[in-house]
Amino acid sequence: MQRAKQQLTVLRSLAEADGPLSARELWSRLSGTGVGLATVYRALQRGVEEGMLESVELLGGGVRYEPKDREHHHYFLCSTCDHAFDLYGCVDGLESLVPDGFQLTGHEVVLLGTCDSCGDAA
Amino acid sequence: MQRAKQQLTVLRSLAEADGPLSARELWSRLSGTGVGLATVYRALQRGVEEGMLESVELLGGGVRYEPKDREHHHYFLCSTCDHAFDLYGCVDGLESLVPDGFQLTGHEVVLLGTCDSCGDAA
DNA sequence: GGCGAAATGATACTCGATTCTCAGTTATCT
DNA sequence: AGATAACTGAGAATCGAGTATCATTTCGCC
Repeated sequence: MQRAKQQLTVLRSLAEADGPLSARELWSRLSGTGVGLATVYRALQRGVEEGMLESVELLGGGVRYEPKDREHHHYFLCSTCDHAFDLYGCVDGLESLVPDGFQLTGHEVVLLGTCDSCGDAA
Repeated sequence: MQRAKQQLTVLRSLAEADGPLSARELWSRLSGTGVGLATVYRALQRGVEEGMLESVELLGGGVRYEPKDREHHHYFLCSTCDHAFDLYGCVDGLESLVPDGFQLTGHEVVLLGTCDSCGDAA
């Protein structure tokens, strides 16, 4: 098995995903390649430092990562498989919810439910 | 100090809060009353079991709790003090974001920024 | 091929959140 | 008051996520 190219493997795997992945999730997708968990964490950390990755926090704790070149979007979180899917599009009317004196700097919208494959299986 | 009424103390404190509180946050508000952290956890757990409390997960991990009798609402999470504030009102157009084959069962909207008091202090 | 620097895998370790344990306390019922 | 069961506080134990360590391997360059 080759080494010293594992960071690329990690980044490539993330680029092919349909949503942000956690370190563990990514690691399990790489099982069989011999990549260690520590390497996954290191690659993610470096990716963020170098500006090519972005860390995302959704509900339920745990940080997920995705390529930074994606436009503004939100997520669909499957309550069965716990996978997060990218959703393109956004919503309006958020500003009206903000109380006086509060500074709004960002927002996160997470839709919850069952994804395609988990719904089929049920 | 009286005991055997600590669960009430916990529930009352939660009812007076302006947003969902984490176990720690709640505990620190009760410092001085002699309530132990384990008791806070127990009271929260019982509250959820008995249907009077609801657990809420926002960004950044950590579960928070609030009385279940509140109407549908969302949150403003202050990035400085990490406190979550209830926001009444909701947004539209969420359904249009859901991909085919996905079942939507709920949603969570979190506004990020700086709250009143943290903004003043800056 | 030989070398020093960077990368890697396995695993020990740290840290925070939550749960468990247990002895002492308080409530309830008589 | 007495017996018993529920409740409580303090701290130990557990659990998972993420980080640090270290010997080994690979890279880039000569």
